[in-house]
Amino acid sequence: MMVEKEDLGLSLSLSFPDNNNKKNTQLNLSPFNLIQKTSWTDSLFPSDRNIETCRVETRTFLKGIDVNRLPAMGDADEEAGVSSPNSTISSVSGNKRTEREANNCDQEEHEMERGSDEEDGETSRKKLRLSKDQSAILEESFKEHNTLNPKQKLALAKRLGLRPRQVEVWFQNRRARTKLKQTEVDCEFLKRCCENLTEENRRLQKEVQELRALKLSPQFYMQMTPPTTLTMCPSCERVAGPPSSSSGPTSTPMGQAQPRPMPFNLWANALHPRS
DNA sequence: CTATGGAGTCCTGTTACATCA
DNA sequence: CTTGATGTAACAGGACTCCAT
Repeated sequence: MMVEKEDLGLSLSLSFPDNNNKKNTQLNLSPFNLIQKTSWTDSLFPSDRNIETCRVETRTFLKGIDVNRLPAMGDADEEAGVSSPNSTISSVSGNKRTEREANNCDQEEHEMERGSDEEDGETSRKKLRLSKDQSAILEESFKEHNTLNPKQKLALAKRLGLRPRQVEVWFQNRRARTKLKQTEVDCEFLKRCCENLTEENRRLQKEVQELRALKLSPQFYMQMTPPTTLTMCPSCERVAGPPSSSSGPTSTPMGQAQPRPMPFNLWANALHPRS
């Protein structure tokens, strides 16, 4: 039961998603790779087009072969379990409910087969608790690829003795859990970034204050050492080396309007030694 | 070539149930 | 035994793409 929890395969990454997923592009707004878009689709089906082709193949395939038949199960609603709940009869949302209720009956049958002692044939949904083995296999499969094409779904469902719909739901929920976990990680990371920046800002503000104070006291001005954090030359953005001891405060663009030269010049000149 | 509807899948949010402290 | 918290299977609904017509 805790299998998923222990290994969500999370990692913080700054790389942008490959965005092979043609849908829900808004999910990629995060700077982080929220859900690992693994390469299985890429390797198996290099383009979306091919994925779709595969789906079509599967549809055709399904018409001929009743792959969803569970061992010793009633098959009144087999077709419904093959794919999305929207798939039967029509995609009008009103039908989803009907079909899912049918699926529930299906599941109850299944549960009884699995040794469940629930016997009420009511419409209330009964939750199937996946066995450890089933969870482990699903998890393993998820590690390889976090989405399934119809063939994979069917194969997995067959292997696990579940309905394809259940496998589909499991993967959906698993992706949601992964994303949630990743969001938490991202949130934590951004929080730390924010804290660091706040601290940095505080330090810089303090430094600015110090510099202003020094600007007003000429006796300290000449002996001033450059602030340790201001190591970037404001004009060329190069990192400054050790400050040169004596240079005329004349070349900085920032000093032009100042009644007094800017302290920047003390080390900025080290970057632009005039010949 | 374009418009349209069906089919399939995904994501997000919610609900309902199972389990455990 | 009851109860609240937690995990998760299942569901609802909207969005999107592809494809056939």
